[in-house]
Amino acid sequence: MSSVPTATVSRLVTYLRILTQLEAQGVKKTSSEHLADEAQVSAFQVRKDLAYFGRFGTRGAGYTVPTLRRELRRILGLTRPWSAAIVGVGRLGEAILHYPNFSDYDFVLKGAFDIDPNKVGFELGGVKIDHIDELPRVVREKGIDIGFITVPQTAAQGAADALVRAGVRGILNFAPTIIDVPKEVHVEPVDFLAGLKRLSFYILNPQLREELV
Amino acid sequence: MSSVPTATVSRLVTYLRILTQLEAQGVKKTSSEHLADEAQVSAFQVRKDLAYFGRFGTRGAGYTVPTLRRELRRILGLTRPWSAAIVGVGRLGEAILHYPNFSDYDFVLKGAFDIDPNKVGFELGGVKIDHIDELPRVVREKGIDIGFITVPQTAAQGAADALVRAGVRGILNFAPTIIDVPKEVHVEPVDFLAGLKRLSFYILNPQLREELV
DNA sequence: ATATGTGAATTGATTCACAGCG
DNA sequence: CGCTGTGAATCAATTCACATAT
Repeated sequence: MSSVPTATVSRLVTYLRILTQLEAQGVKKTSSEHLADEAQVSAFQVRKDLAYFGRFGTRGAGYTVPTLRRELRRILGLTRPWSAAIVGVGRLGEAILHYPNFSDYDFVLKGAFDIDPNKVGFELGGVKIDHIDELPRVVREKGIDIGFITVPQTAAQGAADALVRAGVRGILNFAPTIIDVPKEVHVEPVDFLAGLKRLSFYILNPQLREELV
Repeated sequence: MSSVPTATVSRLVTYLRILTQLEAQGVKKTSSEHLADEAQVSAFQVRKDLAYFGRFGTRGAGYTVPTLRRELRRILGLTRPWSAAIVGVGRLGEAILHYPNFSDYDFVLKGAFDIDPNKVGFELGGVKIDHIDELPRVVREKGIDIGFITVPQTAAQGAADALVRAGVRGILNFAPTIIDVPKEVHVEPVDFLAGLKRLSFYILNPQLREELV
């Protein structure tokens, strides 16, 4: 298990979502082919992705939905809830603070920070907004693992630096810029402007798009 | 030019952002090495990515910032403004409707749709909210190219179907689910819950992360 | 009979080394 | 002489075919 393609990790997340839907529908068994159809990949790919982590099926019979779902949750580290905090309570930050049933998704929002004195002290979505200067203390006291960056582009690197100094282990970066962090901190970008620009390219160059079958 | 890696398209977007910042700072010249540092990739990679589309530099001297920026904007199709509409005016939809200076980003939001009669008829961020039944007419009349899906997961496929029937050419999908569209329509996912789950995996398995140079 | 699991083959992307040009 | 541009080599990911287990 020396290395796993990043694309495999993304697909595991997709398979887990499909399995969660199947379980909610009361479906008990599935197959690599069915998962592949739903995830828009090949059945080979599903089996190879799972093979990086072990054997989860029964030959001739397929996969048991609750079992495979549990295994994927374990592999992805979603058995305990992670603690998260949000830096930047603008409109996007507010939208995330109000995201319904966050804990259903294995994450708990425990902190929110902003630099604007008009926002500090208020509560949104059950979370108190602290001044950014309080970040180190709150992150330590509440055991925050993950920081969300929802500040403007120009403030993103500063927010990342503050989160790293306070000891978070991962950052979800909504700002449209690349941030620099030490190698032991992982960053996942969530950049809709970049997505829009890729869309522009592929609309103009449909022949350069990868096949979806 | 039979095929271009999707990773290359993502990196072109990053290079363009860096060039835009350099131009705003009045910097006139740059190099593959400088761009590589900023984008957190190798200089080989920058030159190879650009080589898919032509020759844009001067040997021995590097790249002229405004020239390369203009070329990348042309390659990505960002010379004209694209028309976009948003389906689902919840908190996330509102956050996007208020996104400052959208037109600076080569996109113009011309329409917004919701199913809630309490929202229809109001205006947000200068855009009138129409009932979703009006989508086909408005998309045609306003020449909408791109649809944003910001509805709940269960409504995402229906929203996609409506957009496709109305003739959009691309979809930016913020809903945490895979949507099915005909192959001539391109979809870019913007899925922060998936990003969070990847983060969980990489925090637990730091040794499985790809090297960042 | 059927669908998984996996080494081998293929395809694709990145890295390299240096030729080419200013 | 310096930095780009690019074929060749390496490395990685996907696809395939089939052996394997139930």
